[in-house]
Amino acid sequence: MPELPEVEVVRSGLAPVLSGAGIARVHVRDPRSLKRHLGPLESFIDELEGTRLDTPLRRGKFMWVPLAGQNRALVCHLGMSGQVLLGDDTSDFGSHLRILLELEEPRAGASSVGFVDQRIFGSMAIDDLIDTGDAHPAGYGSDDARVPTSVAHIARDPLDPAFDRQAFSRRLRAKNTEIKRALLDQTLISGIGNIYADEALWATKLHYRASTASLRPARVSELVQAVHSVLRKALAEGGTSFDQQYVNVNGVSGYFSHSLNAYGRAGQACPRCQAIMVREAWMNRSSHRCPRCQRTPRSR
DNA sequence: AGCGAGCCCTGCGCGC
DNA sequence: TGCGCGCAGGGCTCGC
Repeated sequence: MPELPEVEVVRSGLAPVLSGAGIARVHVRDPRSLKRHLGPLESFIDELEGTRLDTPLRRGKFMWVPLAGQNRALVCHLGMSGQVLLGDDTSDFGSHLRILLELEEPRAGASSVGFVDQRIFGSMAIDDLIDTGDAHPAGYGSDDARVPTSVAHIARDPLDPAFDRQAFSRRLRAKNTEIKRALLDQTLISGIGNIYADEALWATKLHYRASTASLRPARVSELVQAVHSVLRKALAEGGTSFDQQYVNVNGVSGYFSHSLNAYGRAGQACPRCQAIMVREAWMNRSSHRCPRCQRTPRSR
């Protein structure tokens, strides 16, 4: 479940279960899901077993759970197809279960937490926590001001109260690149992926190849506002799901796919001007836009 | 610094 | 019915 709203749906679902929970047993069914864990597989298991967890936090698409009383955290990225599900025994998690955490006692009706990931682009890891240095909470979920070293390079996301719109605008306009590339650059602004980039660009009537350097500050403000708005709305609707691949911790899909204006709408009428929308190959991915509202930039 | 390509993977739906 | 292909919401690294 990749982008910010979907990850936040997972984080907020896990919070009441994991905050204060003890980990009894850990089963790594596929070590490929630990590819970002530095150190042997055994250390992942040994550090977690018998440990108590604090409240989970999220920055952009990264989520982490501090280990109580330590400067270490369980870090989780869902990649393209990762899910974190609640259940009891392994049969509740299906064939793509990669890592199983058994809790010391059931919480919110669940005795286990499963990391499920079809494509294995996601991962879990244990990592050091370091101070952000800016005195703000490191992410969304608690006041903890420590961030995992592997997440420190990720920019704050637009829903973070400490997100600095002015600084973002400055950095964006100082870049000489295409706007969608910048929106997807997690070190510049985090949490945005292909869907919400296309949605925010549609809302702002910007072509994905528009040059960042040519954007006036007012346009950047509009874009940031659009990003913020689309992320909030998607979160309020439980995220975007096209199938059972993207669900909350209880396996339930969100509804935001019904509210998409651009993503996945090639061949359909633009909700604003009725022109037929197009899908174009770009950066080994695809971009969706309205050819009338989002005109091709003159020079590239 | 920016950018394209390639890699990490599995599984689905489509056209032939 | 079977096969190959393109496609999928992410992120990282490499070489130019």
